[in-house]
Amino acid sequence: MAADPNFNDHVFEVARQVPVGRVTSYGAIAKFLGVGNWSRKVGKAMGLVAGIEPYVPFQRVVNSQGRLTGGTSGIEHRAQLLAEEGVTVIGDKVQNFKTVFWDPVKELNFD
DNA sequence: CGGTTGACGGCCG
DNA sequence: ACGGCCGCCAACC
Repeated sequence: MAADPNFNDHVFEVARQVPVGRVTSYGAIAKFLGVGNWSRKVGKAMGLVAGIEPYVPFQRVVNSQGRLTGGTSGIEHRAQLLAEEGVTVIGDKVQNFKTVFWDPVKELNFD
């Protein structure tokens, strides 16, 4: 399956469904979209979120370790945004990740 | 809990 | 077409 132009949009849409004070992982989103091994592509997609609308809470999307990735750029920014939402982040890692983790596959339902 | 290793798949030069 | 590079993940130590 090659690069689906709609894939990014799906990623963004799922990211928007993440409740405040919660986070999800690249793999969880990829899995939800039915492409569990495209997790990297999800990460790439998040890199394009800057400036698009509606706003995509990319700060709520981390890796499976609850770690904010993307080099060192913007991590502090994301950490602060999460902190304001009630998610404690120390350094580049989400504290109590297991509790704040939000899995779209299990918790996201369609109206 | 943190650091490392192996593997999968797509992407860029 | 080819080789090297990832904003990953799971398993291991």
